[in-house]
Amino acid sequence: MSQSVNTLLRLRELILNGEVRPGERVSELSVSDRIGASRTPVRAALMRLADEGLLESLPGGGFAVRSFTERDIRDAIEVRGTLEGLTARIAAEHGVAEGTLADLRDTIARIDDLLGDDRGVEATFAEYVVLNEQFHTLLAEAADSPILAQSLGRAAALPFASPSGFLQAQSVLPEARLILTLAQEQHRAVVEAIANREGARAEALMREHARLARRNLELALRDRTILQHIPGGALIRRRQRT
Amino acid sequence: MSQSVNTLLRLRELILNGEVRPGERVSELSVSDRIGASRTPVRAALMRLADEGLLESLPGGGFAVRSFTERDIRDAIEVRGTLEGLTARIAAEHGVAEGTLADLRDTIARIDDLLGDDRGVEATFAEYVVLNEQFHTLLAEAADSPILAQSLGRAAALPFASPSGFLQAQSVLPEARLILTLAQEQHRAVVEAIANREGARAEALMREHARLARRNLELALRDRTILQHIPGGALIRRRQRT
DNA sequence: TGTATCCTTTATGTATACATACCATGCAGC
DNA sequence: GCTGCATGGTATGTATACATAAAGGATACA
Repeated sequence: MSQSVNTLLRLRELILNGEVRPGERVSELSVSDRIGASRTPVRAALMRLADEGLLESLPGGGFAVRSFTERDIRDAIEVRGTLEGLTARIAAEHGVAEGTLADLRDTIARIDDLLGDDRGVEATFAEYVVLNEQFHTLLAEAADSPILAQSLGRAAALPFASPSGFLQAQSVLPEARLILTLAQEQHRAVVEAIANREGARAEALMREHARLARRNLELALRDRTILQHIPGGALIRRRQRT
Repeated sequence: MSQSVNTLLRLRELILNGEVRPGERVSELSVSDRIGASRTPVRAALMRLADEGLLESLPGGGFAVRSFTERDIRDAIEVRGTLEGLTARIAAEHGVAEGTLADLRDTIARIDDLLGDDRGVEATFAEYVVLNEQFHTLLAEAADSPILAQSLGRAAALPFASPSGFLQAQSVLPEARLILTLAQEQHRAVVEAIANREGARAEALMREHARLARRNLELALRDRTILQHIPGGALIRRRQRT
């Protein structure tokens, strides 16, 4: 593995783990010392992470870990949901290969199996996160649009905008299973709308799906909890210490 | 001006001018020789342009000028229009300072003046492009959302997705004046919807505005014309040689 | 004691040297 | 004549040296 990629991955992990705090300056040299690469690949990684939105470039040069407000998080969901709505509509309008539809339906079916699993939601949750991520990835591929994939990829790169992030957040809610089932119904409806070439309906359903994610965030925020990055770019709810 | 910025601007211009053709490989050394900077700032510029979408990174390393299909262009309009719709909605929902509304209305009024100008559309077109760009910029600022601005900025960075690009394209259409007037009505309606805190209506109007841009593109494509980059990231229609 | 200035330190920006990998070309052998 | 291997050139990846600018601290003067 190249030093650039290695540095990128490790530095991203450090940020998401909170080992470098929001607002904190990230100098090339400090990363260079910590990771063990020279300044050149470190610089590449810093620029890349700034593009992703995890770092912000300072006026005088250099970078700092970006801090996000609740408003930012809400907006990130809106953006992602809106673009996923467009993705669904374009997929429906252009038509999707039968194989892709089969993959989507298969993913949904495997989630159904997981929901019926004896072990319960908590035990199977990690698998659910992977499968859900797969569903969203398949949907993005179904639209078969590099331009859209680029925009959506950037929007989803924000840690709290990813499905896995929100599913993690949902996992500890009492009504987790209900929410997962609701999401399943939405997934199913979107796929059928795409199969039936109903663009407007597919878009509306996908945006409704995003509204669910937003509602869950509202719950998490209202319940006196704090949001914290965890590895993989997800969020967890944790009761705030008094 | 730093070498990095200088290299970025000049290289972007070279690409938009078509002096390096789509698909052509852009090596660090060739740019370094051409611009006069060392490989380090050139590399930074290349990575940046790849993020923008003007270059694509090759599997074996290095970069090439990205080529866009008609489908890509259509999708870019959709993405931009969709995100601008979200921008309008968020601005309406959160409320906009009276000063910003005044700025928006003032921009519209100045465009009205231009439309009533004796010199005609052709002569005043350059000013119109600037003012229209300003309108869209003000709208993005009105939403006051860094996250949304980031996504929208990326989507609008694609040369043919910018309002100026499409206005250039519209300029040579027979019905240019009609289209400009229609856009004015849409601009006005969006601003009033935002002022009245009608989020859904603001979003719908903005998306309709994007539909106009798309329709103009369809006209350009159907009329056996080719699309070509010109400096400033715009498109021009030019009758295809037989 | 406070403020201003200068110096030192540390950061980034830049250039370049070096290593490595890939591709193309040429030569030799079959 | 074709194929395979070797060699060279050119590309990127990486490391590092050097320049410059900004920030912080210390010292001197008011």
